[in-house]
Amino acid sequence: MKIATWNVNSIRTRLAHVTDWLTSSSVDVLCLQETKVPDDLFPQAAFTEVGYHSYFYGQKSYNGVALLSRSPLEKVQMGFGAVLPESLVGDLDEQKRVITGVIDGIQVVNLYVPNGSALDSDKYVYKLHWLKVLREYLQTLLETSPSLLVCGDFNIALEDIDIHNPKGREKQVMATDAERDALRNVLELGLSDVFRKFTAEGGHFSWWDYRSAAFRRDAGWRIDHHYLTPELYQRAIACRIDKEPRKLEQPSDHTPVIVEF
DNA sequence: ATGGCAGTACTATACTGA
Repeated sequence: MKIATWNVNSIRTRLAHVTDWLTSSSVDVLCLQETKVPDDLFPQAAFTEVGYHSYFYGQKSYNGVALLSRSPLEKVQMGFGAVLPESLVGDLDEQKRVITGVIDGIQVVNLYVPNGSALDSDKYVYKLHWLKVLREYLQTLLETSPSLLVCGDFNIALEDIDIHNPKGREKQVMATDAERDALRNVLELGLSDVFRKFTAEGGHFSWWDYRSAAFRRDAGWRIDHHYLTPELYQRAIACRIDKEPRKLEQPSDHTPVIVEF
């Protein structure tokens, strides 16, 4: 069983990359972020053709998440509001960032965590608040689903070794102590970064800025993650980053991360 | 210190991303 996460930065622009990668990687589940498409325009037929079921939760222009699966998923739920009361969710589901479904008893949670923009922005406050609500959301899921796989674009590098150049990171979005603390607070529910089960050293990245020839210089960040509950963490036999799609023409700025059981 | 690149909505340039 292989489960992958990939921020594609527009599923319509990246459609051929994704269908090609599904065919060559043969993952069982692919979690997509930044689909940037309303549900009525999601390119479902292209995935049916290569043998995948699609579940999507999108909006015009921004955000958007989807699950692609070889076999049908059970209990697919969209947004925080499927699990949490409106008093906690507020207007957070206006941005489509959360979708979950169950495969072989594994509850897969696919997240597109807010970027946060600048440290003095409302978006940064929004990101920290969103992570607080995420904790409540996952805590609620854990009451009925002991096997949780939480993956996606977290827009947070948890350790300095996850950044090509961590100098000055305290004042950089995706690397501030407040963001790291907010994510660690979520992980205290009992979730562990499965990439670190297999790889201790730094220099492994999942995102490279389009600008400044960042990919050529390997000036990247590791911000796409798979966090697992203990029993799943034990069962994992590999976790790797596939840099190949980032080398293609007109690539996403992120590349897939795959966990295998 | 700043901007750089890319996608979307819209048709020139603004917004967003990270």
